[in-house]
Amino acid sequence: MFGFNNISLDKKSRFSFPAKYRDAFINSNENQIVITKDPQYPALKVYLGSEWDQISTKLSSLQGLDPIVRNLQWTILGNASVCDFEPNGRMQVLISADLKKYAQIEEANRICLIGMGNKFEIWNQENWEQRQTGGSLATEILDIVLPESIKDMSF
Amino acid sequence: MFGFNNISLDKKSRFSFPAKYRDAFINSNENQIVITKDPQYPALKVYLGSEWDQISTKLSSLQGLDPIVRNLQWTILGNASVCDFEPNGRMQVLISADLKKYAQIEEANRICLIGMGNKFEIWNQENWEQRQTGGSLATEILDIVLPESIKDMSF
DNA sequence: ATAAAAAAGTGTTATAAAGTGCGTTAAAAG
DNA sequence: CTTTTAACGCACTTTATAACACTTTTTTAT
Repeated sequence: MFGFNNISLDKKSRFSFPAKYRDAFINSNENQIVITKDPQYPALKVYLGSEWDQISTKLSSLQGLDPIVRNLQWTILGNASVCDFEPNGRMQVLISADLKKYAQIEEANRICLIGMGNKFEIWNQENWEQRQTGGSLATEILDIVLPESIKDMSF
Repeated sequence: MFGFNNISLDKKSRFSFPAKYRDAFINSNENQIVITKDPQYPALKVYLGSEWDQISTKLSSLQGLDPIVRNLQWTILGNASVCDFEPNGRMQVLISADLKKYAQIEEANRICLIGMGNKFEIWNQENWEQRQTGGSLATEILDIVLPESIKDMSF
């Protein structure tokens, strides 16, 4: 599931996945979608239920007394919103107020949904454009030194 | 059970778990919840009864002559509050005055309840926001050198 | 030690806000 | 022109919370 989509949020902050992804969702047999914070950028990550199960299981088993691990657990697990999802229906999902705030899409009713294969990203349009044209964002967190336990994970 | 929740305490310091977690509680067949201190941060940990049984059994069996282990035992075991819990009812839990004080939520009637998979954390809102935006808190204890016996435990 | 008062804890109800479902209209694609 | 898709609007349902009443426990004073 790839590609860029500019889509709208309704008054209750819901959006629908574009119809072109329907077959893929049906084939992967998903009935849950998980939205959470991106740990590096002011953006959201959208995982399929099965993918999320793997990531969350791994991440929550790590040693939480390590501050970097704890931070990742907070960000990724502690902000995850699990949504029921019907591949045969409207494929509609709600974005919570907190997540909207984090991705700076509080005011806007338009978002960018970026298909990255087995996951999606959600961006505020301006942030996305800046990022794509090489500009850097104030809230970026770079140079994280990762502990061994998570070096092999990809979020 | 994941995600961020900003919820209110009533005048008697009770809160209800958000309804979205009801199914998970019912499925895991829990009728007890344990609240205790977080050993590193001014926050509280909330465990399911079954999870608590495992953690407390393991932790209390460790060699208490090691000062770090002893401290963890004091903090986690010595402050645990076991609460009856009805997954089919109001899913309501009382926070004791001691625990409120520890998490600095004495005055407030709002708390942050963070779902971290098989456990929750409870934070004073300001502390949580500081932590999430990179600020550090006075009462933090970092750089704990863990004895072998607990390196594989996650609290 | 006992009774009264205060505090702490439990349970119920009412209401506003948040979330959900679904039909209709508008826009885009074939 | 027909069909599909996206966006919008509205009604309904669920949820969160504040207010209230009642019970139990603890404290205080006699």
